[in-house]
Amino acid sequence: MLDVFGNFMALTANNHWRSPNQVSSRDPRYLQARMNYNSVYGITSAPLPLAAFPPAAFQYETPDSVFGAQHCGFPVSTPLTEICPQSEGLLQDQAGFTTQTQNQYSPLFTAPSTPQEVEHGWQGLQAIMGSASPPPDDLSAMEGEPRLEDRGDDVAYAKLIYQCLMDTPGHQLSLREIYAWIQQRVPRAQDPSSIGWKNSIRHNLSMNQAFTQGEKNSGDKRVSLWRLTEDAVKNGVQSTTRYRRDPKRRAQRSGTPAPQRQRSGAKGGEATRRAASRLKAQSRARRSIGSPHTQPHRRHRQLHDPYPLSSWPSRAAAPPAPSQSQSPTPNNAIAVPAMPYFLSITTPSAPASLTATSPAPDAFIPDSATHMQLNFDAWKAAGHAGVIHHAPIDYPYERLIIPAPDSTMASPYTDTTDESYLNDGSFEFKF
DNA sequence: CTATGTAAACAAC
DNA sequence: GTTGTTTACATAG
Ligand SMILES: [Mg+2]
Repeated sequence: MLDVFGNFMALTANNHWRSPNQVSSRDPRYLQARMNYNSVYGITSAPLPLAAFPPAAFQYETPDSVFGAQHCGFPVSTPLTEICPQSEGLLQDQAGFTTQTQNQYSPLFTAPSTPQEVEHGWQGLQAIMGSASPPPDDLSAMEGEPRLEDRGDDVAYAKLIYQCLMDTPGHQLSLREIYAWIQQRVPRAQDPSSIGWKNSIRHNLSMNQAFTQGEKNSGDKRVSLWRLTEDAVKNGVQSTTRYRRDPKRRAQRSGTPAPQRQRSGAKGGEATRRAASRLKAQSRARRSIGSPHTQPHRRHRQLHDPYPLSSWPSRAAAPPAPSQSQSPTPNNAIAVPAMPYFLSITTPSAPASLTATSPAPDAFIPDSATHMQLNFDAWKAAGHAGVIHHAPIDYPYERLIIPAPDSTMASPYTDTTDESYLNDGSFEFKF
């Protein structure tokens, strides 16, 4: 069995095909081809072994694709909910594909950890399978990117926000999604006793010019999305400090620090009020004139020299430093937006934004195996025939996670693309 | 001095 | 209560 690059895909001990090529659910080809891994990566029909299903090491989310489009695509002519009421959580997009993110099954949300990200998929696969096969050369010899310190700690919030937005199709996320993303990689954001970090996130979002608020989410939702400016997408993000008010008239060091503050009483009162009325006026103006936002007077410092991009992610997120370090992993559950996440289909071809529905339906699809079975039942009920063969394919992903030794997670996980073929190999889906 | 995090006031929803 | 804007303060370097 060959993938699109002509590389041989070996059958692993788990009855997974394993491609040596690194792919990503954010691969534009993948997105444009309607999540069809077969067509995108040239998986052609082949005699397939009927693999054990679900596989022992099943697919799980990588952090970077937590909010990405993980689809289970299946062409059905009859609404799934008519065939199977339990499939209520499934959405159908315009093409009649049922779509559902896999997040609801993800152990990331039940057995969270401070994940150690490894650079290449083969490492994770090795960890899972105990395989001793050496890594492919093309994977082990990556370009000498500026190794971004990926420990998550001591990375500025502005950079983290930048990263999570860059990792999202459309470069926009809701505040809660940003919270969740950062919470997964910043230890101090996982301490339940600390809530100030959210304040800091909002502070950075608001003050840093790289982050702006997009349109209100298609009217009905009050959730606004934060997005990267075009400039930020191209040139990276700059220090939030640069956008702070000109400190030239700052109170002198240890001169009269406390008294002044106590006297003034209100920290943001005056200016906040100004800003509020400014925004109100802006909104009014927008409604009446319909012109884009005109920047009111802003007295932030002049940005003469662009911040040295070297210390900020310029474009392509540098791969995480390969690390086998084993850091202790807290077992307490992290707070994330209520599951499940659904793909927003309000904008057909545009990058999907995810909105959390809460609470999750009671009888929601409990696991991916059930999900697959429901879809297959629907497929058969729609008049199709055939025997389904499951052929999980392990694609090396950009980042994989290996749980820390003391993690409650029973098994290590990787990001596996599970594809199922009908008997003629003409169809596949993934979830 | 800069960069950063954090606390907090305050408005708006 | 959450979201967003802004100022104030502390601290590391
Ligand atoms: Mg901003």
